[in-house]
Amino acid sequence: MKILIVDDEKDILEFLSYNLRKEGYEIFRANNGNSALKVAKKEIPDLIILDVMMPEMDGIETCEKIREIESLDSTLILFLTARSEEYSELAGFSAGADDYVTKPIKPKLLISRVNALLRRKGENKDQKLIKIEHIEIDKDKHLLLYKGDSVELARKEFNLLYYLMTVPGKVFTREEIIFNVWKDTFVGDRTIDVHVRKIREKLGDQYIKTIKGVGYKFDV
Amino acid sequence: MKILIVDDEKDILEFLSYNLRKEGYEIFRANNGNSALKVAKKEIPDLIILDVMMPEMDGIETCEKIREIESLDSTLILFLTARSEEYSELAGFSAGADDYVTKPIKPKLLISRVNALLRRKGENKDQKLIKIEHIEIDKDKHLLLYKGDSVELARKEFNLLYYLMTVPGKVFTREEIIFNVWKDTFVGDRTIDVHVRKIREKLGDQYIKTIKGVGYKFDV
DNA sequence: CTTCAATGTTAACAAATTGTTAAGTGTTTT
DNA sequence: AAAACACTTAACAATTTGTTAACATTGAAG
Repeated sequence: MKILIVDDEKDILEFLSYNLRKEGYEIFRANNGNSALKVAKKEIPDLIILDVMMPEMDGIETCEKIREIESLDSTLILFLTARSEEYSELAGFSAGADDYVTKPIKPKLLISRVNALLRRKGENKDQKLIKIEHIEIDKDKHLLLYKGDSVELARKEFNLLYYLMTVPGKVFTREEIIFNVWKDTFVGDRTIDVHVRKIREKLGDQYIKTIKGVGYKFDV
Repeated sequence: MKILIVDDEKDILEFLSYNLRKEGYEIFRANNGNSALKVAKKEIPDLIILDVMMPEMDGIETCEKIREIESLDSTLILFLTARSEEYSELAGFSAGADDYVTKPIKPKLLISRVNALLRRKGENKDQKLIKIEHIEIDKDKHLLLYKGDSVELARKEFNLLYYLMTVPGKVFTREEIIFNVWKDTFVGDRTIDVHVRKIREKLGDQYIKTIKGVGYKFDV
């Protein structure tokens, strides 16, 4: 796994290189945004660790530029931010960052975050595309095809349908649905019905079946 | 059911203990990863609630260590994470977590998640698909096939038939049936008869046999 | 072959569950 | 700033399911 570290302070560059190399990663370095872009294009690293505070082009800007490069589509970006720079969390995520770590850097924490990120990257290859009869659903692309035509679903509708399709035929209880699709917000029971109705409107009534007293299932 | 709560903040430990004890769980505590491992090995809890952010050994690491202990094979793990630590969701799952809840902790939500997890753990033991001669019953899919054709049963009918089929040939007394299918609601004796009749209507008379003075059995 | 408690049957009613609409709220796009 | 969209909910309608009462039938003991 290749990691590109970008920071204008030589000490930090040195410190991170040492620690991450010890973990078995192949390390590349850059001390400014422009040089980072060059190296990244050439090496296609798996992860780029970006200092937010840098002269000329800062981390956010560099991140946005990186995200425009197609070949770096699957490259992860981790920000280093001073604790006080609260802005960076949100700005960073919206610029396309995958994680951030605050300075001063605790090596153990950083390494566990890096390991976690890269492990997740390795595992992300699992099935995100389900095809059942005329219906294809692609989670990554947020795309639903019905008989070859694209059908637009809102996010919740999409997630709900996708969840039901993960195990076709299995009845999911309302509890399971809320648990898995709504994660940690409480919503009323009618909310699920409404979303089901909207999916049925767009896809036809026959696919999502109601098992009264039990739940819903996707079935052909 | 035993729950081990692991957090370095005493307040949270106290808060969770109080709330979960109120639900009737037996609570154990640890304030760091190492002590958690010790207690877990000794008590074999059903669920471990782990704070992700802890000094020394963080939640992810602790989780990984727990997963290496064979006696804790069937122990569930739930993570507590700050909302911003987005990495932890996936990293946590890949480390072997079963669920996670974000801080700040809403007690109601946490309790409902804990209850759901533990209930599911209890339920997962029984067999879900039974096939006898021409009759197949699949609890997950809430599906009854008679000679390959789907037969629609209402919830109580389904549960009753499923219950009788768990031990084909065994005569279940009315008392057993009420206890297992109706759980804790009291119903009159005729109620069972009516449901049996409805099943017989849909499946034929020959499968559920009446043993007068004793009860009912499923038999081919 | 009676007798009679246990079980079967039916239909009416009650309860539970889901469907639908519209409206309020918050968010994103134009 | 306005418009469009997404999400949730309340209120009510529609539907299905569950229960019971009332009466009929059954079958084993005597």
